[in-house]
Amino acid sequence: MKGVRQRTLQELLRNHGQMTVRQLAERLQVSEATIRRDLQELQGVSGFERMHGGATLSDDNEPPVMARRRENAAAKMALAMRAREEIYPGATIFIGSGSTMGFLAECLLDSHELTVITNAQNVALRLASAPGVNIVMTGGALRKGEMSLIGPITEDTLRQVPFEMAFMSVQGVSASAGLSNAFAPEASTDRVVVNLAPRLIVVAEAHKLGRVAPISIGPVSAVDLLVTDAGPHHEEVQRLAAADIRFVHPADAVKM
Amino acid sequence: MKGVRQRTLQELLRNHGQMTVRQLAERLQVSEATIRRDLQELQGVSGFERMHGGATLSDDNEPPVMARRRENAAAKMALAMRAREEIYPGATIFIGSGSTMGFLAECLLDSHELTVITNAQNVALRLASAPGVNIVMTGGALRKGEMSLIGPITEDTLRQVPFEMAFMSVQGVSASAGLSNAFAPEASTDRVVVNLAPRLIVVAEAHKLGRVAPISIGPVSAVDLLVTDAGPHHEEVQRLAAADIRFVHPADAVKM
DNA sequence: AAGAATAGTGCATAATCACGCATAGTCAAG
DNA sequence: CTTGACTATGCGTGATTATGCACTATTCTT
Repeated sequence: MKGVRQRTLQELLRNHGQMTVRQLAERLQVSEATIRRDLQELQGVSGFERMHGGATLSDDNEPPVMARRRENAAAKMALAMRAREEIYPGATIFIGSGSTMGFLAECLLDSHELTVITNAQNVALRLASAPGVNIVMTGGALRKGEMSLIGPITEDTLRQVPFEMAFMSVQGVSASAGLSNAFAPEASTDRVVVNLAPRLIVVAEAHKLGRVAPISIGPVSAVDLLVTDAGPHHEEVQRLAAADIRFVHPADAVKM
Repeated sequence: MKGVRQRTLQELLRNHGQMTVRQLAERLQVSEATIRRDLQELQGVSGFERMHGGATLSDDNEPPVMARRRENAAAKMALAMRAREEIYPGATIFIGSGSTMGFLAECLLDSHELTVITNAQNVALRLASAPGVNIVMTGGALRKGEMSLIGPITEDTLRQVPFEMAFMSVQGVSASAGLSNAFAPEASTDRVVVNLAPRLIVVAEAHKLGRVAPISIGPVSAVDLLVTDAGPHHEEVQRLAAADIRFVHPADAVKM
């Protein structure tokens, strides 16, 4: 059956990363010609690339944000699960861009009566299969690497849609320099979020504490909650003591 | 006992995940023709997908718009390629939602200096890997099945971002009833596009000509170009003769 | 540059499908 | 109970689809 075979083919490719036409034909018990036709039909659908001899997962056009998904996945998931605890049923929340926010979306798949406003494609896509979650996307220019929407349109939308709390991750959190990011247009949008959020929850892995990126997006005093996996003896954590800081312990990460 | 049989059929499918028409006919002691009729009646209501040879559980996590991508793929691609010819370098265009528009996005991957504004996730995602294409998404509420953004926010964004031409596909095109769609909130957004577009290009497969869906989204006079694969002798094409109509010939489809 | 491997394409075949028509139930009104 | 309309089902036929095979074109290797 064609459809089933094609789905299996995609799965095989995702698992093996790369397979020859011969291998696929053998594995799926059809002729090589059929495999070639399948590959032609599927090209462009699911991120693999055709090449002489077979097909391989295409990672060249994979947005960096998706690639970063794999780095430190356990730690990011632990942070996301800790962040999720701040969300109550019926809430309207903003979720920003970045791979950690993608994990947060993952955590929310079985939420009920939740409204999520986001400027991140990866977040929206993930939550699209969550029946209990309403999704509102901001408009804006697509920043391809991050799969996020930024710019004046994004900011206008944000001002139109009130939310109760905002989750975001940033490049740098420093007691002295505040929150910072690397890319100016995105930082502008982030600044709007920081200003609008009644409650701002920043998620940052330990290595981001103390770091300062080029563009400031707000003071640390704007942060209502900092979710981090840095231990209590981390020196920047101590400097940030003025803010209401909590952390997930490595033990929590292991549980995940 | 049609009802009983159809319920049993659904259960069989859920248990086996995938069955051929022959198997079902054997198991339920009816002719294959009956099974096919049953499957046709049940399609859409219960989460399976029809395919040549039988039926299989549909990936319930996959949005319908992605599933429809597989139906009639060649014809849709032919339409998309014909539509693409209307686009010139440097243009700013709107692309609506639907699987055919996804194919149009596919055609635009190697465009240069093109700005695309869209309310469709599948379009944005596809074009995200096109280096020469600027993408602006409208904001709005995510309609999950279509992966499209709709509602007042979408419409506000559209009014803010001028574009030179708009591509959209609709459920029905009728000389007497005009353009129509099935889902009211989406239709409202479509109406705004129809009104704002300096040049409106509607892409419609032959079976949509003459059809009338529940909600009207504009008169046929709003259409500047209708791209369709219906032959010149199709009776609705003749009725639509007042508009500036062109078609792709089957020959074009073969070339693809 | 030559040989080998791989790809694409046309064609034949078999499976499958859609559609019309005939038959057999089913139901309701008389 | 009978009649007539309607529905469900099966069967046959022409059309469509999927697939393998053979052959030619293309690409890789050395």
